[in-house]
Amino acid sequence: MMAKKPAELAKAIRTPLTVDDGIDFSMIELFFFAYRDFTSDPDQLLATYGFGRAHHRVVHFVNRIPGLTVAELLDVLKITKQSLARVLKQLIDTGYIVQIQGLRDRRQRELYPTAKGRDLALALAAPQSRRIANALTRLDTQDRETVETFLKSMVDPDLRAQIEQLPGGAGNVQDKAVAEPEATR
Amino acid sequence: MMAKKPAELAKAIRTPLTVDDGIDFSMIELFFFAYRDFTSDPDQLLATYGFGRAHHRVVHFVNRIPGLTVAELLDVLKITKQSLARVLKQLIDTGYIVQIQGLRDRRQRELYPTAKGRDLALALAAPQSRRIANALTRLDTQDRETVETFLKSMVDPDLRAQIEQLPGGAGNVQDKAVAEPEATR
DNA sequence: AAATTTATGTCAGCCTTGTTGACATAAATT
DNA sequence: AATTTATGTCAACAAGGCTGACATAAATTT
Repeated sequence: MMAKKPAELAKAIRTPLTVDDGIDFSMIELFFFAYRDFTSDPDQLLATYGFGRAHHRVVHFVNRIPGLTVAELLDVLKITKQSLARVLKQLIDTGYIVQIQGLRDRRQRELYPTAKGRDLALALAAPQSRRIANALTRLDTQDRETVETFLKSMVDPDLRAQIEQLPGGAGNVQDKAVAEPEATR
Repeated sequence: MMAKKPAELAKAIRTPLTVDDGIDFSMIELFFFAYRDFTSDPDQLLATYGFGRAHHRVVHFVNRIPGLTVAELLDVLKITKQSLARVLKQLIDTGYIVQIQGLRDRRQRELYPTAKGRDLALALAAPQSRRIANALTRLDTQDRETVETFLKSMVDPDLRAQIEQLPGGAGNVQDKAVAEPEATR
């Protein structure tokens, strides 16, 4: 196993990559570890329900945008309908989400949370919100805006539109104008 | 298939969850979308190599901590050795990483990048670093510290130790002092 | 009215990346 | 000499992505 033909050994580099290589490793790693722990609380809770992260995302957005259609949800999540179908079916079968046939277009299925689904969404979001609030206590009030601006700038410009439409959301960082009221019927 | 029994419909909730429910949805969603796009650049690049995110993480940390052992890498990544084995074997077979038998303990396998592995790590990190730099241009210089403090506070306290050990990394946040550039040692 | 497109659902199979359990080997430690 | 440790490996399984193909109902176009 060990026997390596010395001939085929590529030379090992023994010096670490650092910020001197022109890369902001410090921030890259902070972002990686921060997100990993950010997802760990809901992950643990989900496991007790027999659900995974995919279920979390669906429950989250259906609660944030009740009545969105399957196609709209696919667009937010950027996954295929076959992928969505599996978790969505489970959530419907177990009573967390209901589908209602669209009024203006009866082909569409509008997705709504049930009371059970609402409770789950809140339970999943609570520890994440707590973690964020705790991290913000170390900062000045105006620093919250700094963090928001940073995170928002990390998002691809063309995808920022989606975020702005979310209710009571982070709205616009640069111009404080409000998003136009979606006729959520 | 389509036929819905009205009787079995749990009641649909039509109002969205908002910040009024006591949850910081704005930040939760910003963090979600920011991280999603943060990983999208390297993901695309990895696909051209036939690699995935798992390979990225291994290449990253082997380049940041050359000579770390398999056990140490497992501890950083928090995965099982069987999971690691698959991707590590591929990276070794394709010449991105080499193993060298430990000197003080010959059971250990120290992991090092090759020149090829170093190049890959840099290529993967470059777009992420660029994205971060771009996001930071919207902020004052001192705001960088705000963002660092925030991200670091998002990490579980007991896991923060790992971060501090990384070379040229984000030093200590709590003792705000700090981070004196490079005069150290 | 007929043909086509759209929104959704579903079947089948594949891939990556995580998991557990069991077992093997070499080297270090007791 | 016996045990423990670091690593590797085989086998099986699961979640959650993916693609391709096909079905149905409803809307839209011709």
